[in-house]
Amino acid sequence: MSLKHALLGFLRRGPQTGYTLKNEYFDKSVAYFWPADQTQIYKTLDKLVDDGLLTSAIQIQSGKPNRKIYSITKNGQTELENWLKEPAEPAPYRDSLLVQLFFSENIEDSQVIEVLQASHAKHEELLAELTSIKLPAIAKCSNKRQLSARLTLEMGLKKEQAYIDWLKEAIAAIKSFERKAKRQS
Amino acid sequence: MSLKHALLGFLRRGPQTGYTLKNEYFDKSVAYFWPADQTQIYKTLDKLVDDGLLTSAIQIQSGKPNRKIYSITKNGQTELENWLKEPAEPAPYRDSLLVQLFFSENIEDSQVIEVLQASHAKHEELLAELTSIKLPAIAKCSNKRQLSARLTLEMGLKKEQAYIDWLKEAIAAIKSFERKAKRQS
DNA sequence: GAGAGCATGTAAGAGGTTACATGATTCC
DNA sequence: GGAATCATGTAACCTCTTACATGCTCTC
Repeated sequence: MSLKHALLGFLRRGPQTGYTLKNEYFDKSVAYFWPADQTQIYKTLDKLVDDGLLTSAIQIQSGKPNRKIYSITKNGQTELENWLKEPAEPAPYRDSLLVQLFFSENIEDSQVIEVLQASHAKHEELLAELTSIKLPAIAKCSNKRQLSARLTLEMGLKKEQAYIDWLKEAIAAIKSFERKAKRQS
Repeated sequence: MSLKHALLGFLRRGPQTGYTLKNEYFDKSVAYFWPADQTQIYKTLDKLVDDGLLTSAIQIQSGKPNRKIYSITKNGQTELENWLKEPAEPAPYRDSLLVQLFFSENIEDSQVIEVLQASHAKHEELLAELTSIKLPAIAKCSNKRQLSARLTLEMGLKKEQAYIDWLKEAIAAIKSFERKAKRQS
């Protein structure tokens, strides 16, 4: 379970609340390769406390809701370190767009292309978002934290670029097949 | 839910049993972009019957267990067609290897590299599997079913290749960072 | 005699999503 | 006056995985 370990990973850097973990940490960095929603983060934090990997303390605030601050325990740190060294299976890949394309034989070409183009637009947006993230280039990273952040971002860029390239190719292939079919009819 | 629609998609081509759907159809084609295990396929087929999108009939066999043959209904066909035309959100991406890399700052380089190399080996295997699938090239496809199968396979190849390229880059970057750090100490 | 293939199923649980609730403060 | 921010939580649900069970036949 990676959510668990991502939480341990962030808390290894210092105590923090669920709210901040979600809005500042997850959504602004790992969300690209491990999105997590609020409910699940809170639930998992509770579980980690139950398991003795975290402790929590309440910080009273006036005017604002109280905060619940989580800290990693010794056990939490060993658990994290062990997990980080474990070779894992490749991530299962699930992409409904490919399912749609795979079974599209009875759908009109124009409609298939519309679906692909909608996806193209969304992936361009994603790519733009990732491109706007400013991190030092690989060769300019001055510590390991920076380097690994850069490398994961690099994967994001590569993946989106490959996806977009493929979408263009697919759209072109369908159009060209359509033209070929028309000539023959 | 794509599993549901993948099942409808296959059954749209003709009646079939859960067993065959799993072993011949899923595992040999869509598994790459929509893996599904046996239990879930059976459960989903049941649900589709409940919802009136499929019907089932039992075929008695001697010597072998009886088979339950599912057929798509009119409602099932419309449901499938509508779904195929619906633009969808980009697939959420979850990759625990990136989580591991992202939080690896306190792990020794050699161990991080081991994890990456293990992943590299697995992805080479995956790529080899996909490469062994024989399908006509894009320009040689003679019908839409072939073309869409080819295009989804093309995505698989592209994705695995990009992943492998990235892994090599990441490994090289970590090694080079390590050398730089040593020179400075 | 062991194991693979055929074929369907139950039960339990992990992981993730959706919808909703609370209540003060700050900003337009 | 309405929306956004801060901050935590409950309940119900969907999807997917793991472990296990049955029982006959065919092949090595």
